[in-house]
Amino acid sequence: MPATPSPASNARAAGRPLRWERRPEARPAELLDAALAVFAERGYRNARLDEVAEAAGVTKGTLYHYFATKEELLVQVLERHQALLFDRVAELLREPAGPASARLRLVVRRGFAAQDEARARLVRLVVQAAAHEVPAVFHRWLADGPVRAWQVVADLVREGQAMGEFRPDADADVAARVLLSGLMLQAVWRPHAEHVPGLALDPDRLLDSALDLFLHGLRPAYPLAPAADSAGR
Amino acid sequence: MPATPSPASNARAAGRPLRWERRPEARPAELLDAALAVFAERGYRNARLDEVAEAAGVTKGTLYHYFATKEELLVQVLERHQALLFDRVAELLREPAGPASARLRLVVRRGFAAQDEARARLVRLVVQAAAHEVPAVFHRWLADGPVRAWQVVADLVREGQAMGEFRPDADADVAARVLLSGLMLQAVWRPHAEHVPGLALDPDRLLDSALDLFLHGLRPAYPLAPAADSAGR
Amino acid sequence: MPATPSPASNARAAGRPLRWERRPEARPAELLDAALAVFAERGYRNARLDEVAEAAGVTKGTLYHYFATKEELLVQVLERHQALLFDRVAELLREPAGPASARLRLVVRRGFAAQDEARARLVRLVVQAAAHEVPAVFHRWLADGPVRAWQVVADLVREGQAMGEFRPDADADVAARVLLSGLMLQAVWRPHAEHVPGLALDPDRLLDSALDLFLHGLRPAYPLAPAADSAGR
Amino acid sequence: MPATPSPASNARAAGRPLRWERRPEARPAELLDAALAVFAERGYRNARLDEVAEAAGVTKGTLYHYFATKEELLVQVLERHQALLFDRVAELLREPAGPASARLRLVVRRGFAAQDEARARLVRLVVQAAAHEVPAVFHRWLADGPVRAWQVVADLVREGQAMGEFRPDADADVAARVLLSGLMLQAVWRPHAEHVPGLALDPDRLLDSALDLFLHGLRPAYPLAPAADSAGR
DNA sequence: GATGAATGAGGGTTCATTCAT
DNA sequence: GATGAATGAACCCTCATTCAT
Repeated sequence: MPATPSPASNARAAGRPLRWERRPEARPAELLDAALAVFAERGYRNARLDEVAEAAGVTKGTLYHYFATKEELLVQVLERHQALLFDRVAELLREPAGPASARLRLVVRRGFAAQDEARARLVRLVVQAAAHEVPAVFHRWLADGPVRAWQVVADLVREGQAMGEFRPDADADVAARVLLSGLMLQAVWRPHAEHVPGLALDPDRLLDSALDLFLHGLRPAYPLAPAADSAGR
Repeated sequence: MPATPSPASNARAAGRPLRWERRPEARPAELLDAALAVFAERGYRNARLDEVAEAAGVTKGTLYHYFATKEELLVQVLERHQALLFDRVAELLREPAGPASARLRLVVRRGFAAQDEARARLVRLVVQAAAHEVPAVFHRWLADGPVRAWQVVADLVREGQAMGEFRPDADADVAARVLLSGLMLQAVWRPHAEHVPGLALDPDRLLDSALDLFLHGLRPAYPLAPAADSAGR
Repeated sequence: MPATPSPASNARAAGRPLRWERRPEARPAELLDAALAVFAERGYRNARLDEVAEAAGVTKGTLYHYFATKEELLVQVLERHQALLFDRVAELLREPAGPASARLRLVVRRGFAAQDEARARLVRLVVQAAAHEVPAVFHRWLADGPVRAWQVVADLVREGQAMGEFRPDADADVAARVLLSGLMLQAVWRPHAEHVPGLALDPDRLLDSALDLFLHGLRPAYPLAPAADSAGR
Repeated sequence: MPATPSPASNARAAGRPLRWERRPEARPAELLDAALAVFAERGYRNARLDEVAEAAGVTKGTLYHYFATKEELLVQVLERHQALLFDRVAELLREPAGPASARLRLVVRRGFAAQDEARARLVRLVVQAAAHEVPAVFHRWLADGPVRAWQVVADLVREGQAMGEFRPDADADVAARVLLSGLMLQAVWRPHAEHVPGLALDPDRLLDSALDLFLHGLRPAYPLAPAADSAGR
């Protein structure tokens, strides 16, 4: 088995699906998923590579076939999900324009809030560990992630201001930051709801009410048209 | 940081060699301050007790006079600042009532935002480490800190709603959470501004604009009286 | 002590450098032997795990592959030799019956006294360390080892008494205890003979004379038959 | 109090008894008693000086007024009781001669077996710790204690042999060793009786029966005179 | 490729010892 | 003399990393 050239890579090149093999091409992704789960659950420093390996159904040595160090594993875990986010956001923004408020709802709801479990874990991991473990990656994550997200939202706000939909004296940047940061920290702390009385909150209500408040906050003091709907839900 | 000249430094200045100086009363607080600084700077797990000791000007063994374990040191660091916050908030709320918006500004600005460096470090430490290192303490911190803070603010919102100052359909709880969580996460990330383009933001502007947006969001859709000023800045 | 040339030494002889050799089957026993030697030589508390590891030709970390803690290592050292003793004794008792005196000689001589070096080390270790380090194990050792041994010997004495071979008023239990305890403590102290004038004593003489005295002590005051041989030396 | 010259030493020099002072002249002995108790209870290495100090009702620093090191403390604990034993034995032997068997009983019973609690602790401490902690002291203890004791007893046996009271072919040295070693190890293990089924044994029975067996073992095979009483109890 | 035994540096913890008060 | 805060060397234990199989 070790002597023959990898049939898997051949098959991959030929585009043939393989049943008879453990899909080695999927291994790195599986390892990253396992690592994300363990890192998020136990904390990066508390997580042992044995635990990651066990969660992935392999042994520790196998991890070193794919990742040079524990830190490299963390880096790739972080990068694995980073790209996905903004691909989707950019796509959302490509859609035909409507009222800024509608596009805001769409972007925030679908782009940032509709997180699968993997995304939620990633955010928790980054917020709670990355700053001290991989500061360079953390800084890049901040710049490519939250900062860009804030800018996207802030740009939408400014667009709405230009259109007269939002009051022109609102601070678009701060508004975007506080909204998205607030939602993010709430998401980070959500798993602790069962141990912290008063913490539990329905995620949909959080998102809806937060957007509602946000859009009300941007509404012109005395709207020219009775476009009350633009801020309501 | 110790402003008063210590007897030891006098002795040292006088040429007497000293292995150590005896300051049993001040020591625990000094050690906690040093621990907070090091933990916040390096992360709890990355911080070595040697570093903490060195930052406090003592040796590692001395730490064990006052704290049984590294974890106990963390616990006491967290508890040291926990109490302070709400004493101040409770005091603020005791002041004569005014418009809900004014009291909101006061509480948020003076109670939660006006953080000295020690408080900021503590928040960073808690957010980034406590959940995985001392979950029980973390849960208590959440319950006694943020959750109570949200409730205080939400109660003020409801008070304003009852008085007709705020629109009755706003979600007071969500509003409080998102505002305070957003401000908190922004504070946690502030030190990284020099490494992350687009992250820097004047704290005063953040606070002012966030409050402005928040109060605008709570304003009645069509205020009966032209009380525009209540939400203005 | 490993008589068979190991694959590693072959490799080393062949010029291949080896950081370590893989011998998963033999390792635990080797480590226990090394631990017994070091513990007996230096005392459990004085023995450093580095010393044990060095004696076993491995590094400290390897010990932790097989034993969770230093104490667990001690426990397993003690248990390793515990079983052997009584298997042999039970076997000896299965042999065809003869005079009780003959069986006593056989059991004491072959069962308890004929100790290899490992057994002698173990006894020294138990007597000098176990009581304070692992009291529970020590108590079990006492119950499963010495106490059972005394009972075996006492039963043989009672058997001889029933047969009229020994005087019926002798205290079988005390006799067994004093004989075996005395031999044991002499064995524990034997290694110090070179530093303590007057301590040296030939082990065979010790055993022979002790048995002789013991059997004389059990002899009936005025044997009915001139069965002098039954208690002869 | 610290400035005035010690009234206690004055008083001591004057032979006056003192009630009004903590009898500093008794301190070292008190400390040694406390150390013996703690060392015997916890084991020398497991015992912390804090524990010894607490047991003595002083603080750790005080121990260092009287004893340079922990080891020195152990040494003096061992030496404190060493002298007492043989003073008493020598005294016993000075008494008018009687049958060797009677003198043997007396010496063994009063000299070695009638141990107060302090003596029993000391034996446990020596047997279980001294060999590894202070080998030189241990060797001296062996030479001055057990070895001399065996010789005293063996000499009595030889005396009895010379008088025709004991059979001449008995091995006096071995007899003495096994008897005294056996009694000693039984004494060392006695405190564990409550945790080890089958270990409990009345000390008086142990001593009486052991002496009985011992003297029976020395009895001539066919005593010329019906001196049966010499071996009876 | 996969395994897991072996490594060894790192760091938390203990505690005998020192010494200013 | 007595105290106990402070020291620092020693040592157990962890776990990321290596590498023979």
